[in-house]
Amino acid sequence: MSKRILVAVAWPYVNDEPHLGHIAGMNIPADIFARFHRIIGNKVAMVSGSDMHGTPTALKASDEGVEPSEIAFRYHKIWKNSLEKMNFSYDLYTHTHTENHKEIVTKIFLKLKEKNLLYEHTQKMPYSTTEKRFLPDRFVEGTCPHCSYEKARGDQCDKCGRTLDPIELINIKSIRDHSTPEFRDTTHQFFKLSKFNKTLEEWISSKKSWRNNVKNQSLGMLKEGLIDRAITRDIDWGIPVPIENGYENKSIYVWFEAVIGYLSATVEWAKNQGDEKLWEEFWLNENAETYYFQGKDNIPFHAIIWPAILLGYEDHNIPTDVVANEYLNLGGLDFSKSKGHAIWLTDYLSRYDPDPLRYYLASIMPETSDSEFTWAGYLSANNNELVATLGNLVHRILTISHKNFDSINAPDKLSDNDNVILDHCNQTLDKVFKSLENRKFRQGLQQAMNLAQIGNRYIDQEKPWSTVKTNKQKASNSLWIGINIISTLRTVFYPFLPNTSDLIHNMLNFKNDTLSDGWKRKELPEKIIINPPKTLFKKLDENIIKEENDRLMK
RNA sequence: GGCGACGUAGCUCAGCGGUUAGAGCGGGCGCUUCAUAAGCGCUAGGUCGGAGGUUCAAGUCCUCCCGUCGCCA
Repeated sequence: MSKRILVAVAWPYVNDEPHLGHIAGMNIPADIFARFHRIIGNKVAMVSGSDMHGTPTALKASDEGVEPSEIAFRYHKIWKNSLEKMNFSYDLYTHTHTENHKEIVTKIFLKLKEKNLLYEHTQKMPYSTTEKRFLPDRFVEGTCPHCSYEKARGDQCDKCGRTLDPIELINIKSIRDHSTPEFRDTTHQFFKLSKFNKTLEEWISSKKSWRNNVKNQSLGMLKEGLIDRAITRDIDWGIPVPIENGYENKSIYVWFEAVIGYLSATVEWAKNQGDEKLWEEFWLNENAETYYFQGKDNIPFHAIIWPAILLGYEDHNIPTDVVANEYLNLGGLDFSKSKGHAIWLTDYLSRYDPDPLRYYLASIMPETSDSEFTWAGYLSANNNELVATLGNLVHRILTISHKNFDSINAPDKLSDNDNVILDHCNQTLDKVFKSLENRKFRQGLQQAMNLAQIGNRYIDQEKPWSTVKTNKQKASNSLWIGINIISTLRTVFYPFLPNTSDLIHNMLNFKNDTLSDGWKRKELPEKIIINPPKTLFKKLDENIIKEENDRLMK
């Protein structure tokens, strides 16, 4: 039975380019998951987009003296482009500055208001008399009351790490013109998060398969008790507040609005498909499953706030799972020097291929703890695992086949050893299936790679390059089994390395594509004509480690 | 400061109450030569961050401490 699977990927702030940390934590696992569900026959909607209205975007615009929209669209384009080049299979990658998103946010806001889940509350906020506007937390700085650090921001002190309220800052200044703001009353809409405490607690407690980090952090917060939060703020870059009086210069706070993007993007996608109701299959059909991929900093938004909004909005599916990864750090460098440096995706793609990165990042995915990207590790994964184990297995089998046979024909009978190998193929399909279904990506990848090792061992035992001289039939049979292995590798690697799977598919002269063959050991044609084999991966020179590290240090 | 995750072989990580703590990579030894000098086999003596405790039995549970990261006040 075909299921509906929503793959929801966190919405990046568009104040900078995507770097490896971003994609290792959210895009890579989400894409593997989406491709996996498509190939096993489920209907998938994988959606995300750029969070255009974030404070960092407004801040960067202010730094550069341009409109926030200019920054937002500039980086949105870069993000969209890079994600495509990595072959992430988004059904839609949109952004939050669309009319569609605005409509849906407005609708939800009004519904919550109507249900009495919003209320008005007045608080004191810093107001710039020179600019005649309220200043967001990050637009002010002053001396930290705890550690006396002089450049503490309105929301947090970078020195001692404490979060702050702007009113606590000593000698507060606007970072825009260094004027001293005064504190004025401002009125905002608050969301009654606290009302959902019990429901959320029961819901999350019932989740058996959620990762520890997500479950425990959320339950911890719920135990402490949720606090109602303002969902409007004094900033004009954002979605207007649909209230008549007093909210003209305010916007809906991004934390409330951006998560609604999951729903609005699905609606937009449905419209693009020419089937306006299509989104309902994912959001209103209670058998649909919805999975959210993001970094560990985003857990409360996906496990608590978004579900609360959905519960308030009624009838829409709340997350089946919130898959939060830890962080990918940049390793292999002097820590103090590497701080603040990053490997940008566009830069990576200007020199290297997507699949090796997809492979390496999946193999070190920060599933349970922070992990480290090193260029040495990247090179090693590429040369020792992709080139030597997987690529070489495919290449050696196809080369022997192509050189010695016009076609490889299905054997009349199989040896015991052959059957053992075919059984390994089936088992690998099962194992990887279970791993990916349970969002254990590293494990799934290892299991897939293990089949390549089994293949190499088999070929070593069978020695078809030698038996072809004495017993051509036996050599052909061994190669036929070998092609079964390759064909299975094509399938199990498809979620991880889609390009590679396509290459293998074509070299084997198969019809259609890997995806349409589905998640099973393919019934091979009676006669397989092998195309001249090409190498799947490029071996990289050791020098790139130094080159890339030097580049990072610039 | 509170909450949460993590701290296991040189490196990257599995294991999370029960025989002599595992894998991949690197290193060492041997075999092979079809293949992008690729493959295969064998090999690695790590007080499982530290200190207590529970238990017949603890990386595996509890307490405290240290370190890293995240969230919140």
